[in-house]
Amino acid sequence: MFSQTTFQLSAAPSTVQDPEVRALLAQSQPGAATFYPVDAMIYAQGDAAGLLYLVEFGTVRICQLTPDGRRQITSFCSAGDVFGLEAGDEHQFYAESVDGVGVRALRPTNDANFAFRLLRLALRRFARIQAHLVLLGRMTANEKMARFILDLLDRQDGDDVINLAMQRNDIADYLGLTFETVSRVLRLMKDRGIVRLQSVDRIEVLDRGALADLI
Amino acid sequence: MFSQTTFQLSAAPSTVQDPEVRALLAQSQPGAATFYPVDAMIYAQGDAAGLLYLVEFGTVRICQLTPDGRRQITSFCSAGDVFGLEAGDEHQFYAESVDGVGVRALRPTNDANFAFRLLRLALRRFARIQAHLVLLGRMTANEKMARFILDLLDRQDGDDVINLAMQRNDIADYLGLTFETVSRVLRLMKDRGIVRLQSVDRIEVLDRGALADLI
DNA sequence: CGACCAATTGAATTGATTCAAGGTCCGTGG
DNA sequence: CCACGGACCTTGAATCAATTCAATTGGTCG
Repeated sequence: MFSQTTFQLSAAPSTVQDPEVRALLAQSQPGAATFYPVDAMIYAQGDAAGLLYLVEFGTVRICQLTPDGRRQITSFCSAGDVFGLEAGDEHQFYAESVDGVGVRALRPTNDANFAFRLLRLALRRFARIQAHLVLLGRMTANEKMARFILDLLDRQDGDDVINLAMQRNDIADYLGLTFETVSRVLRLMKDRGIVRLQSVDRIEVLDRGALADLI
Repeated sequence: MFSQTTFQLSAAPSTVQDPEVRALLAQSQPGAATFYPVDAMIYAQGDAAGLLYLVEFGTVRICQLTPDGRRQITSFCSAGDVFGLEAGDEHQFYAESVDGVGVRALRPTNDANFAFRLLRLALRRFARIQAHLVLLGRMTANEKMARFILDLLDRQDGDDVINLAMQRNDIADYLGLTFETVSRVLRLMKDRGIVRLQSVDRIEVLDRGALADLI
């Protein structure tokens, strides 16, 4: 339903650092990149699965809903991440763009080598998801937010300023909280001098150690 | 440290129904089965990874700890399940026997076909874990227990009586609750006539519909 | 400027936990 | 065979972390 708002980008080769993903890219038949504006559906629950998607820029959220509409975001994917891998031939989750997102579809080949690479990819993703189980099941709101911010810091190198692509609601649905709680925890961190909120979507981390101590 | 308490079982071929796992078994070099008594360590966090393990009988728990000792059980594996697949060359999680467990180690071959099968296996496991994220992040205690019991029912066919291999504490650490809460929810279900607690480890499900309605 | 959506903040509520006291079950040893 | 001890489970009461509800503020765009 959102597809009319998407359009093709140039098919220029992307610049991916991750050697694992580079190899994957080389062995698949990458299509042209597609642009999705804010909050566009990339694939829905029940859609035919099979394609892989490489994020060129922007952030994608992978979500799941309970019957009564509560949402759990299982992961955020940003530049260089690959998503869309699923067990069956139907997507059990749905993927949406958080901000403006460039995505390149990859068609898996039957190359035997390819399965190895996919397996590696799946296992890495697996490990991340599994770590998220501990966060959801056994961490407090403060710990969840601290972990979230530290993870964002790890993804980008060097800089201590985080540009949040997602809004409070998304963070809440990722961490198993409400958006009010997310807001309150950020305030607590601000009050303790751990972060500075440059703007609503810019967090400057002043004290990584204190963040780590929250966990 | 528990290895002295384990011993080899006969190397008789196991009877696995799942065709996926059967194929995997056929293509690997299955070792002899090993028996682990209650609460034995199968592998620890940091142990060298690489082997796969097929559960012959009994129940295994896959766990992770927070630095301060809170535990999250990421999954229970019972007869026919394969576990031990990991991203790196070190186990990031640890596996223990819940009750008396028979486990057969599989050594993955370099067969190209094997990667496909492993991939399938990883993706199925992936889907299950991802469903667990919703449970941990967005469900109430009642919903969590209802889901847990329904899942146990699905695994066994026909019978409405569940034999719990694990104790309250394990269930709690799997569902992100305390063991007291697990106990209280069971009582609530009993009071509503949804289940009958034949004994501490035998739950008779009287009303599946009511269970489903709790979710 | 006004409208709208997101974010913040406060107050009241609640679901689950923590703490504490019993109860049940089971294996062991007198 | 029964009493005892210990581990697990249940139950109650008090507490608390997070949510819900409600109001306000802030930011953005036409």
